Amino acid sequence: MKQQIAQILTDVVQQLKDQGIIPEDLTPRINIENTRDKAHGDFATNLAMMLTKAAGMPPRALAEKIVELVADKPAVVKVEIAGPGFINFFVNDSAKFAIVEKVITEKADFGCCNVGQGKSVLVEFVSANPTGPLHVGHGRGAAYGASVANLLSVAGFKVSKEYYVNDAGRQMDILATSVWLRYLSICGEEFTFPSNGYKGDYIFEISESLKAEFGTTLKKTALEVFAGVRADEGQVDGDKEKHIDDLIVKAKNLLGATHYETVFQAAVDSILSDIKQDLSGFGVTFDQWFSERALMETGVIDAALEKLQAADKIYEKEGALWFRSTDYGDEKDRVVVRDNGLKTYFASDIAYHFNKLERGFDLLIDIWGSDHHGYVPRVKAAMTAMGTNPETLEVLLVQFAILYRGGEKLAMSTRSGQFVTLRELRDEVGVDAARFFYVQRKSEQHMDFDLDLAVSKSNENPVYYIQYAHARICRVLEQAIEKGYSLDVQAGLVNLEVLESEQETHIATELAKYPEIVARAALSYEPHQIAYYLKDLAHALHSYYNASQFIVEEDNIRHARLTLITAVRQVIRNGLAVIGVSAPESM
RNA sequence: GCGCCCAUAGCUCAACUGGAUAGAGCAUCGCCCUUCUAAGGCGAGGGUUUCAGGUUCGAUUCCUGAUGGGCGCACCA
Repeated sequence: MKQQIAQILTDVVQQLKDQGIIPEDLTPRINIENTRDKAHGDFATNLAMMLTKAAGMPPRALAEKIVELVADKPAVVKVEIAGPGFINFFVNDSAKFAIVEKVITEKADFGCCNVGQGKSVLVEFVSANPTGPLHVGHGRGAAYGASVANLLSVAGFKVSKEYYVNDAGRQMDILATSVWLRYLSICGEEFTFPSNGYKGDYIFEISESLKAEFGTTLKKTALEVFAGVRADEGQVDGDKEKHIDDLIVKAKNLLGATHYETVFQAAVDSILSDIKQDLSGFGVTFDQWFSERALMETGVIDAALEKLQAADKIYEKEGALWFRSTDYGDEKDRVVVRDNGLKTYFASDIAYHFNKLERGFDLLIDIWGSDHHGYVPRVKAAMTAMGTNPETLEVLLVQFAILYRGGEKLAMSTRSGQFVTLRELRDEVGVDAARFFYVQRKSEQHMDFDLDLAVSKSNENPVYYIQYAHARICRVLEQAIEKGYSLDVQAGLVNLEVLESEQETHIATELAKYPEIVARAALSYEPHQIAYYLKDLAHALHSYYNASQFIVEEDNIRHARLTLITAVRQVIRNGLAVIGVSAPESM
């Protein structure tokens, strides 16, 4: 319907050009909005106001001119000018209800569109370091990323979802060393655990299984481990960073390469498989788990650096290699190879994005925590230097969820082992409520997550409101059958003209909005729009439910009403699927 | 100190990307179950959109500045 009006207006614009009222080279954007107030008709355009300058006419006068030129269309019953120069379109009911047939025919495909034009896109998200279980902060990125991926897929993109596994680097050494030290204490050694080590209970579990599998073959005495190690924080001249670095060296030397690798791999495998299970329990899956170690081993980093070198964007200073990111607007140049010969994290990130490009994606989406925002310019700089349009990379930032419990803000730190895990959240709140809660907010919006509220008042969570609407419809349809009626959507579709109540036309209008909401939400990466839409649709349904009886004697009315709510059920299902929430048949 | 993000009803958040009288939920106060699930519906109250300027037919939205909050400013990952 909206497209029809757009077509009418496009024709009008052409006529205005032909009549010399507006310049030939002007191509105004035809803007048609769904009216908020039904006194304003069904659709409205601000075209007259937008062209007022180009035409040199006051908006209302121009609006009158436009209305004269609007071709007669059976679907449009009335066109009028209102307010400062809006043109309001009133659509007849049978045109409004046409959407029902579309929903019924297209089923799960209703709402799909092709704004993505089949372009391939890689969505990388979560990518938490495998140094511990996921916490609720990661949950937001997971819920958001998964929904964005669904949205893009529905909007006609070819989507691939990826998790980048940072299984290399110092943090991983700290992890492996932490595991080993806990293993030593299980073996009976006594010492003070480093303040910079990982202290969570999950470390013990990994150590326990090491002990179970390898007995004491990995054991060394605390005396030899701590001999010559620089003091920890809290001791005289202590430094927690130096302390842990020395312990890492000791672990590698005392264990030898093979045994160290055993501990390291046990730690990574255990944590990563835990993360995978956790995410899958949260309804979040990936097509690839991309290992940073694999990246290093296959020489991609060197290839990427060579590419930058060839573009003359690398130089040497003070023994290190620098990337000229300031050429592309970054604040300062960035080191890619340190003076000790080690490549920086940034170097592997350049390589990772280089690799993504090599895989031939049309669009790369990275979803990061907002604390990494300062990192965006340098990665984009690297993309540009490698000869890619920086807009090929879209970085979406997700703000942290600030957790409250008992009115207290919860401090979270992976290192200290004090955090609310995603798993706890799932257990307490449930997957549906948690997913909905996360995705309900715009991603860049700061978000308060009150655990007490989410748990104690879980029945008032809006997700249940929507699911309830779905379950209600299912129940009504069951009842109809129990009463001996048939569910005949064809009979319903031919009788749609009997629908005339305010609630019924309102529902038809809401249904018609869904495809454009999907398209807009996808292009702006905003799944929260789906959540809000579903709340509106559910409200329309509940309101209808209270106002009308669906299972009535008259066949044509009954068929029409049951068909209408069947369409609502379909759209609720489609929308909930996008945001990863289930659509229960009963509650 | 510099940079990015945010600020909307008592609370948590929307606002079709510059449009008409800024909307929902929670909380508060009325009403509606002999009817397909009351996890529901109908209605009321609640706002100088943090503040001060600017751009224009028109600003919550864009620009400048101020205030308050979050985050970032490594040869760490």
